[in-house]
Amino acid sequence: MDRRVRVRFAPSPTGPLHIGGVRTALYNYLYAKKHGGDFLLRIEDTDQTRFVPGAEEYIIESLKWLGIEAVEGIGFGDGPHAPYRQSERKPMYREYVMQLIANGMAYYAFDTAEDLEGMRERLKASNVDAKYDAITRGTMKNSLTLSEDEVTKRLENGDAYVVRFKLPRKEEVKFHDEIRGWVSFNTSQMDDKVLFKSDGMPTYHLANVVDDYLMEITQVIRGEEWLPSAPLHVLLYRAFGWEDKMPKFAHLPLLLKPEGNGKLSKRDGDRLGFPVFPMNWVDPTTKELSSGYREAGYLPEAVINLLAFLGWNPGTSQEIFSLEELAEAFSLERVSKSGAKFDQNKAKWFNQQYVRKLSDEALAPYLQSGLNQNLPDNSVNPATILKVCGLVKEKISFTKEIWDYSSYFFIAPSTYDEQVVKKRWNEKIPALLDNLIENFQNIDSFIHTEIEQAYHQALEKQGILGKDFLQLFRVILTGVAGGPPLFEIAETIGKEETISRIKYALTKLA
RNA sequence: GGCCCGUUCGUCUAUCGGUUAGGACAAAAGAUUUUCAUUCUUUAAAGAGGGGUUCGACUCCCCUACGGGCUACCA
Repeated sequence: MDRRVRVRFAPSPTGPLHIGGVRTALYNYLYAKKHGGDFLLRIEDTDQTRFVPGAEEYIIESLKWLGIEAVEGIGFGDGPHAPYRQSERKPMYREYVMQLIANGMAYYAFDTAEDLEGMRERLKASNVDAKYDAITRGTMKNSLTLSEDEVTKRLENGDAYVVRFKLPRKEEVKFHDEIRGWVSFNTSQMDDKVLFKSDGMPTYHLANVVDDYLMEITQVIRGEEWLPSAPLHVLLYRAFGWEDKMPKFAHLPLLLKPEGNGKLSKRDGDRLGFPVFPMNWVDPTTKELSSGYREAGYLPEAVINLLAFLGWNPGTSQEIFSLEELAEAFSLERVSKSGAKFDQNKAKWFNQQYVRKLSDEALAPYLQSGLNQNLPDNSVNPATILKVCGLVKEKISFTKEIWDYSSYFFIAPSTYDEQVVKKRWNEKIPALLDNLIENFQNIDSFIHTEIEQAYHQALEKQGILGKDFLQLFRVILTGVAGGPPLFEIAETIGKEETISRIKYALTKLA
């Protein structure tokens, strides 16, 4: 039982990676790191009809953006068990199904879609559970009911067939889930699942078991939606005689939508105003855009942190964790059983924590991009950009907000906060502004301490209290009522600009 | 419908039989800050219901209710 820990994240490329999937990937990654094991990425593309171009690339890019790096697998360099795309592993699955058929654990089934529908309707009419199972299989067209000759003939003819798993009629299947404890199912409630489809591809159930075995996976950590099919997988390991190599199972609680209940789904995000995808995604056919955390101004570290806490906690009061710290602290034991609702406020708070930790240099590119979008021909001094970043940093929660909170550093206001103007402007103000202009002209080194001094001198001379004017002054310089320390703003925009803004206000408001 | 899983403040959660049921986000109030934002202090806020087991249950068992997942030749 001291096999090297190997876990995998195995999404299917049917669209953008959902944030719940990202969390599953994260927990797998953390588990591997914690135990000095391997985390691999396997692409489960056995359903060719659901293939979506770009989805695989999206998955890889998302994981890379977040720092959830695999050691083997698609997009991360092949390892000893290549290929890691199930469509490329197609030939080997047939071998394993044949083994099952030879052992009498599986059988050919030739039923058409109409046959199946007929069976289901018949059973439903008599109020019985409609499923292909130990009882109904005797009435269907399969290698259990047809003669050997007939089966051979059909196979040679190239008739369409699937291979179904022959479930024991009534058997309790118990397994230990690392999160939920002992879970048991009875095969009488299950059906003879298709293992091998008529297009020659395996179903998820077969592929997942075969690959996990071949890739020496030791822990299967996946979403709760897989819990009902886990007993089938257990039975498959037994049927193959791989029980001693069977991985442990851990079924993660679901991510729920913030209001009401139910699984968080694609539509929820843009409706509720927060992303459910790591990055923007444009549907290749409908061109519909689904927004992502990256473009919404979230930092990858924050997304990791907030996702980690949706369904897990360290048992201490520490909340801010780097990926490395998470890997150190993580354990399946501390994963909760019940679903977690996504909390937008908490997500915002997490991001804010990380934005504040950012250096001015790290924040600068975000401001620069806002600058490029709004002032295409700008050539703002890098030192100024850094200075603005430093001043505005604690005001914002998302990187993309930085432009909105700092545009006035680069664009003089043309309108003013009306409430402040209405409350604070009076006939004494123009004289004060003239006085300010005069005082500012005389400052040699235009730094905030000097500016403040000159400011107070003017106020004193005009007999106006600082309290009554400062916010108006802020509005005159920036147009808005809130922001970083005002005299530092003046310093940053410089003497000429400061004076010019005062003059403009004089013409506009007097 | 059937099967399975779940249920502690609005939200994420702590508690692994004995606690004034703790923390965080959000909310409210106050203080600081020229403003906004910070920061600090404080307040309000929870064991779904009913039975057991036990000297003692949020914690263990059963039932009910509610929520969720699954029920395809999808993953």
